[in-house]
Amino acid sequence: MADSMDVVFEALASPARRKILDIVKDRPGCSVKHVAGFFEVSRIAVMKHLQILELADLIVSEKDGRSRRLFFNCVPIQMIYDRWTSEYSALWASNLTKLKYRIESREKTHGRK
Amino acid sequence: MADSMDVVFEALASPARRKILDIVKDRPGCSVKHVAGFFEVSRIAVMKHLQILELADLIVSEKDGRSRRLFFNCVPIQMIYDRWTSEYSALWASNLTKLKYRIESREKTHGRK
DNA sequence: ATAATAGGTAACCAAAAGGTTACATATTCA
DNA sequence: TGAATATGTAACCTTTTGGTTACCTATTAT
Repeated sequence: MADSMDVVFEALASPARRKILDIVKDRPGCSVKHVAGFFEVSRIAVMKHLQILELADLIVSEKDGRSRRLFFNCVPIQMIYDRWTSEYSALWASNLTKLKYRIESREKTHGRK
Repeated sequence: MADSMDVVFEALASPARRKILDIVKDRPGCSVKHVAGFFEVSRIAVMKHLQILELADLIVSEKDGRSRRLFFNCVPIQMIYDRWTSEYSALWASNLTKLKYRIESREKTHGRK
């Protein structure tokens, strides 16, 4: 269950890959070259990131002539969102509960100073 | 902006660290030893994970005698949630938009075949 | 006081991540 | 056809990550 999302978490862990997601989201159907244009590292490095993103299903692609069209897929993010919200939904009920939670926790523990 | 959350994304990338979050969430104020009890790796390895989680502010702790009390802090996750929801809020408006999005993207691109 | 307990630090090591260059393939354009 | 373009693959290298053992420090319990 959590294991099936490992690749998604890992994919999102890299700033470069998050940047790629933003780029592709911003221009659906763009090419690898277009994405690589935003980076100073080699096109190969960018392609490796794209492979990881495709493995996590955060990017889907299709060949179109000599280029490849890239599309952002938010479904895995939605799944993570659902995972966290179901596990931590009580905490997220309001913006205030996050503070309440810590206060209550510490009260229970007769913490010394 | 995205940079300030790098440590959080990186911290969440590890299944072991997500497991630690669940353990600590489940027993607020628990000790390092308690957490380590759930793992087969050494206590030192677990402590390194805890350090990363503390750096990301996902875990806060306080010394209590010879032991250390650990607390889960969901604020950084809330921040990520806000980041994604603000950036991708249009996609998350309903559970259906994620499909709609891909369809529209592909329509725009006169894809062959 | 001294044993046992809980945690912290240092030095080291293997595997994985992220990058490179070089080369190969397939498609379009002139 | 032949050159330019866009992507794909292979081999390799360096740094980071995640783990280990050994030892040190502080606190509690007998």
